[in-house]
Amino acid sequence: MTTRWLTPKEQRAWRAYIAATFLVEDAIDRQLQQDAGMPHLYYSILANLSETPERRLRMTDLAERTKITRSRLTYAVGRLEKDGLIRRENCRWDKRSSFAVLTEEGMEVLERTAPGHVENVRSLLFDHLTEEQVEQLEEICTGIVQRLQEDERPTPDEVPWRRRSSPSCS
Amino acid sequence: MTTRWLTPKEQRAWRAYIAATFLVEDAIDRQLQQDAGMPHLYYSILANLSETPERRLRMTDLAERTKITRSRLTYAVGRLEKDGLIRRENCRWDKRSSFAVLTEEGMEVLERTAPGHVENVRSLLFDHLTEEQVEQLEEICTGIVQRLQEDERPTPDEVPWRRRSSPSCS
DNA sequence: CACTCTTGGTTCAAGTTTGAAACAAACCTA
DNA sequence: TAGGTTTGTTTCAAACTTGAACCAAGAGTG
Repeated sequence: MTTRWLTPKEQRAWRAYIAATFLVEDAIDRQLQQDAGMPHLYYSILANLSETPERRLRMTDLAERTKITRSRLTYAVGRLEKDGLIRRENCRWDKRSSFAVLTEEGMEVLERTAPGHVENVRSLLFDHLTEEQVEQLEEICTGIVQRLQEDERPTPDEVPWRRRSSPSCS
Repeated sequence: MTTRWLTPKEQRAWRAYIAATFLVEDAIDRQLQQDAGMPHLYYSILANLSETPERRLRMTDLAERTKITRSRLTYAVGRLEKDGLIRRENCRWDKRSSFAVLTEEGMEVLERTAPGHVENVRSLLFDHLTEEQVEQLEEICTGIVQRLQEDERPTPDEVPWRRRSSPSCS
């Protein structure tokens, strides 16, 4: 099978995509490291917890939400726990599972730093996009995510997939 | 000044964006680690060199192209050199500068692994996007990149910005 | 020329990520 | 219920990234 190389148009898109994602992640990381003392991923972990009814999530669910490996999460939660922003609790029903729980202090850090973060996201992205572009971006990205998740999902039928909607900006 | 939170639409876009970029980078990294024994960034370094007339680039220029810090690049080139895929050469005119040069072996690795990589990029991204979406994606991303680069550029007037076009997929 | 500033690059320690391996607790299933 | 598989999580070493500090070589200036 002979390779289907990228068309020039696709190449431009791919390169721009790579450059943009690198630069954005970098800018986000730097700002959060400055103002919250943690990289974006760690902030997202706190944010995800905060959006949950009890501000707690099983490790696996948290990993699923943040799109990272469990091992990476273990480390991250370890650090956040050391910082006092998260507490671990183990599940009474399933003794394998453990929960990450957002502490009061963690919530405070989040509330204190969220405005700066949102402002940054705006100035990096949304302040320069038209309404249509925001929609386009969402559509493109959700498409990608869906396909990528399908691959690894238990395949056909499945538990009535429990999805919750969520506020705020991770 | 009261925070301008993200609208629900913007939030959805932001979350989808984060999820997509994480998942894509991950998938790309895994495939390249498998088939080329290196993460995406390292592959990009080789790719960038290969697109250059003499297959060589000053460290700083290479860092600029790949959007990473010089220190990160130093490390990466160190490893690629150890692997024999890159050779360093120093510049005769400016004794501070050094070049990274793609070796013959490096070129071979690139040629051997490029098809698989492109196929992967296609299946992750382009096979599922319409022509319009490819254009939209490019437009959105180049916009972001331009703004982010302007900030750090020497500002007003500037050397007649030497940009070269380039083939292939990094 | 001396002085200062900038530029190109590396170094180093501390922090993070990766991926495979290890464990233990649930879950089958004959 | 014993035996085997899956699931939830951690561990560990090796690899990678970060950012500040450093060093040397060019540039600009009086």
